[in-house]
Amino acid sequence: MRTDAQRNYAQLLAVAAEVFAEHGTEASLRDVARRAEVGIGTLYRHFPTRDALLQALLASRFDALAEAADGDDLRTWLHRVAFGSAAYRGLPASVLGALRDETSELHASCEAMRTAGAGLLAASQQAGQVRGDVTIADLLIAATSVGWSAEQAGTEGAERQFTLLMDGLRVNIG
Amino acid sequence: MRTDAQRNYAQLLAVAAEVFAEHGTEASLRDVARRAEVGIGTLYRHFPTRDALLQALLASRFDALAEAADGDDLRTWLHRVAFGSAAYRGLPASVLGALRDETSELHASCEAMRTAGAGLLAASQQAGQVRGDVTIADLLIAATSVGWSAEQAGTEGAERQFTLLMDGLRVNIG
DNA sequence: ACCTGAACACCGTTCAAGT
DNA sequence: ACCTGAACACCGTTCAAGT
Repeated sequence: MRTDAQRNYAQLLAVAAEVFAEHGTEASLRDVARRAEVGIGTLYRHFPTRDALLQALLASRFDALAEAADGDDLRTWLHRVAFGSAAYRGLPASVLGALRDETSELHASCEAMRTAGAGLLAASQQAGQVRGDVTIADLLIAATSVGWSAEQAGTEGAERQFTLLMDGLRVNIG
Repeated sequence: MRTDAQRNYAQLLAVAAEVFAEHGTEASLRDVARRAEVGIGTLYRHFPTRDALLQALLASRFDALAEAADGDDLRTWLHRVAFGSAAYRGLPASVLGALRDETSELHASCEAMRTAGAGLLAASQQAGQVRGDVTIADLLIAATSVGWSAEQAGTEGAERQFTLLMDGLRVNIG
């Protein structure tokens, strides 16, 4: 990659993170290009779709979560997933989307994170702390849901929802 | 209201329900006006904002939920709230928004539905079936969250999340 | 190789002109 | 009273022209 292209790529990514934080994942891409001081065509050359841009931003997030699993307990890790996914308005939907889309370029990062979480879950289940019929998919849906609530209803409500979720995982039914 | 105005109002509402069902709550309002065979200015005259249109659609929904509480048990009613709010993409956010916005013209309908739900909750708590520290606000956040999951991850995952939620309500901790 | 911006087809919203 | 659509300022996306 040419050095100017490299600069533009990095700049676009940094600016996109800012703009999405301000206006959500539906923010104007033209605005991103403007603030990055780059022609709109350059944005499209590097990121052919809005999803491509979002995925580039999500990748590092997933990697960080995969790493964090080594050291967190299940509750701490799920909390990270939930409230981390609420970084931009609309992000929880993208996170869940990436988890479900197997054709995504992100799928490797997704899988790493998912298996890391599955490890924490299995340990908690073996220790008898979490009901046995819950899957990692269940937990990721529940956690991103809490992220959505944080966006919509504020942190307090979402924290209560998270606590309710964690308490609920302890029942032994299934 | 003039009879042509009345016709237009009703037509716009009916078409909006269709278009939102197809394309979500962010669907093109111009498209709504076109399909309703009405000038775009007429749409804006009847519904000055997209939210006004959404609110008109939500009102009957809330009223129906308030009525349904008389006859449902808590689980059935919450299921209705959760999956009913997933009727259009983006609707769970509007439902939660309407519940939180006290200045909304919808607030009367909201309150009616909320108190109806609160009655079901209180009964379940007195019967010892639901933990005592859960509030109706908690349940409405949780239920609309499930609606969001249904949009994002499909019905199966959302149903599992709903079951997990209902099971979790039975723990006696608080 | 890469960058640029004009061009196209849309959109939300307003408001003068009509009946 | 109400309806209409042109007008404005935006947007996403593509692609010929430039370096």
